[in-house]
Amino acid sequence: MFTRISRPFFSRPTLDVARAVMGMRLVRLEGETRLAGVITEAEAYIGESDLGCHAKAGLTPRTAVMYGPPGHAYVYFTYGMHWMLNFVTEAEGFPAAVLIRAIQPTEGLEIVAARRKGRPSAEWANGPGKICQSLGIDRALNGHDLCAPEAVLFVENGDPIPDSSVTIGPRVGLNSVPEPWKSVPWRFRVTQGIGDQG
DNA sequence: AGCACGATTAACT
DNA sequence: GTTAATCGTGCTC
Repeated sequence: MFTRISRPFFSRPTLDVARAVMGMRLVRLEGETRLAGVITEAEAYIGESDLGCHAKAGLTPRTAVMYGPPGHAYVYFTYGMHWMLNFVTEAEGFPAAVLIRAIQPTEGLEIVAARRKGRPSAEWANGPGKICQSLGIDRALNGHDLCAPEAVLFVENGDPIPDSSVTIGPRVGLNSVPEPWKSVPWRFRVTQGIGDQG
């Protein structure tokens, strides 16, 4: 069976967490309904010195969650219409997080399909905004404790993904971020076995 | 109070 | 390939 991931998992170097979540299940509970998918892409955002990370602005109302304890959700709004889901990592006081960029939906497919109406299944959750749309994640889940017994958003163990199936490369969407932060290889994605991204 | 811009997406040409 | 949509955030005045 699948076991829930507990806090020590997130209280580690962010790059380790970003790699380790490959193949794990992201689970969202909506009352009696369970929605879930296998994580196939993630990126690391690490500290105030990382100019691609929101924490470059220091401790603000928006970034406060990243400064808090690990194992919580950092959910933020961007481009006037999209929500993004992150897992807070590392020790409390150090601002870092893993952005979940893609999942392959495995449970609650009827609801996911309805929320992604008219689109092929391959495009249901192959982007950070699409994940939040399909799983019903928004501001209400910012700061949510992923490790609490009563959590409605959490992570479960999945089948481990071998290194041969994981591609590492630069993060996406940081077009105006200066080097080296724009190009550091802090993006991980499953390119064989699960998912359909190449 | 005003401003520029964004860890994106979908719909165009 | 380009671009509109759309608004919270952090910065400047």
